[in-house]
Amino acid sequence: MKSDRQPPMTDGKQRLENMLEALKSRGYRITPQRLAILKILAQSRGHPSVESIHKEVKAVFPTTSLATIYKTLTLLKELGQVLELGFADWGSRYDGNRPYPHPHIICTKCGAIVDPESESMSVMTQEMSQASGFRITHHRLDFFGLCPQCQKEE
Amino acid sequence: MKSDRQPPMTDGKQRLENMLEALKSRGYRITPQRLAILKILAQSRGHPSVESIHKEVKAVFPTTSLATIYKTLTLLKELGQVLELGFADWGSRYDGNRPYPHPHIICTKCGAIVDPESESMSVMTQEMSQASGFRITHHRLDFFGLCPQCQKEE
DNA sequence: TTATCTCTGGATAATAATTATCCATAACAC
DNA sequence: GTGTTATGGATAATTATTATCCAGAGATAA
Repeated sequence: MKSDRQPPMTDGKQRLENMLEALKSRGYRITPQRLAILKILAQSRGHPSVESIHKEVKAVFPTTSLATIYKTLTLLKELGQVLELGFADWGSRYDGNRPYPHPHIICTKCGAIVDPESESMSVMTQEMSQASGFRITHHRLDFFGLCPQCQKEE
Repeated sequence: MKSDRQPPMTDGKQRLENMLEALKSRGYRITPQRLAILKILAQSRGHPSVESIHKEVKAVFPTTSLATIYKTLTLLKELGQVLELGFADWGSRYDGNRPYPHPHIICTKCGAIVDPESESMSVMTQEMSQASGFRITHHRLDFFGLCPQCQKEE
């Protein structure tokens, strides 16, 4: 598990503004550490782990604690500004670009995570809701396999 | 999180036979503890947790260790005889009736998990594979919301 | 600018699900 | 039955995440 490769991208600058606004408007302080974390989340086209965020932030603020990363991520989750991809076996990965449910494709060899385009989920959600009687609030869709790079290296 | 409710059902007896055969044919021993676990998995229309399986088995073999449950589940996973639904926050749940990828609907209040009917995933998998270049091996699709029962109790 | 008050960061301990270890014993082939 | 070896049980270890505690930074108003 090393790197992420990713195709398009939403506007990272805009996302940073949104995140900052979400914090400010609710009275949360914009500290240097938080700002650093927000930037990483807003810019990254990959889906960083807690560890990788921590490493990046420490490059600028060497005393930064892991707890600070967790606290900020928890806060952003509550504000709906980041999507958490929790895995039972490896640690969680985070998506700050598209903080709403959407499909992911995950390479089981290198850990790369990419966001494919898709519109069919809303239709499917409708069907599921009708068939089951559940009031569906969100979903999670992951595809697993080998990315093109790892296929070559086989 | 208390109970599971479930509609149809595959043939539990047949599933038990399949599981037993999978173990025997590869030289694994059929111990009383294993048999008890297999029966629970094959019959349960819900999606039992490690704890609930442990509790059930202990009713018959009081000295059964949690480790035994984990070992057997790991073995069955390797043999493709059980589907593990791992969650990052709560513990894992297991599906012994349909040990292949399929959608689940999960009640975020009571923890019930049901299996809706669905055929559309194979088509979607095709699309994903073509769009991303990944060689997709499996997937995971969860819908979250409130089950009919928990909606009433709101 | 300074005083005040509260939020936040850092260090560390605690938690909880799962996995690893070790050895006596039960399962199965012969 | 007997011998070989996988398995079960008890328990320690692991690992990601959360909780705790307090000094100090950030905001606010005078």
